[in-house]
Amino acid sequence: MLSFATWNVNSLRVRLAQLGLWLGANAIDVVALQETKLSDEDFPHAEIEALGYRAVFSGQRTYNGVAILSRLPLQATVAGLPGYEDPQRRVIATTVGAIRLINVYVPNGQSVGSDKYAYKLAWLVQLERFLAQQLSEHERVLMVGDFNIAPQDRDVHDPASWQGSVLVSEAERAAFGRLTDHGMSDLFRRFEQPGESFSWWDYRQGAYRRNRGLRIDLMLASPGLAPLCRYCRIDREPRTWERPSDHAPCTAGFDLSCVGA
DNA sequence: ATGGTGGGCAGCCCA
Repeated sequence: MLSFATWNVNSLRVRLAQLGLWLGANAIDVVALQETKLSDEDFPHAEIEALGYRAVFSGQRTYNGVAILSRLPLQATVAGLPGYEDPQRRVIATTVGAIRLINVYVPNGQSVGSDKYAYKLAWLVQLERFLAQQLSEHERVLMVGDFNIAPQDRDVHDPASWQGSVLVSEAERAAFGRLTDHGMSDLFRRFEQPGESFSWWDYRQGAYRRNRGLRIDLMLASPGLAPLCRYCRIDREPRTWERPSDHAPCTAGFDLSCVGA
């Protein structure tokens, strides 16, 4: 079984110790991180190596930043969306054995109708283009990350109050639908899950304690990979720790014995 | 109640 995870750590520097604890306790082979908020010069190579992982990353100071940590060798790493100039570091893709992994930090969008919302929708068009290209080259594609979109109302603690808001708006869900139209399967929904399962809770007003969250951290697999998935779950435990990220990690395991990996 | 909390970097920006 090969285990993958995705986690928006909201500052890798602040969350490094928690990440180490969590990786060690959960036997994670590959983890995709978002919001590392570190320039590449400041990436904590030594600390990550000491945890037993190698890393590829595309970072910037203060905002955004993505990384992939792996116990296995990585090949053919690409940062960004080819053909789309974007100073914001939000995508890194690499090959781990038999799987093409795409790690994304989708723009938040701020509010419906804002400039950032327009950027989010334009960015998602470019992501779809990249996904289509990757699917044409790779049979087993795993796209994970912070999508900043709750796919369905059951991924929202109070759909009525969120109706039409950023993270759930029709245009965002339509853009997400154009990803799943390529056959990408939301792995979490392939399995029986507890009700009210979310992956992000605002820091404010005791949102976590009241489970007022959204499920926006997702793991999507191509038709050649999804049937090999044996579990997918959200681990809330790190969200209960002192000084947590506002996101919980999500993990999935794959049985790749049939592809000789 | 257009607030509230947290991260980063220097009085705000972003989530």
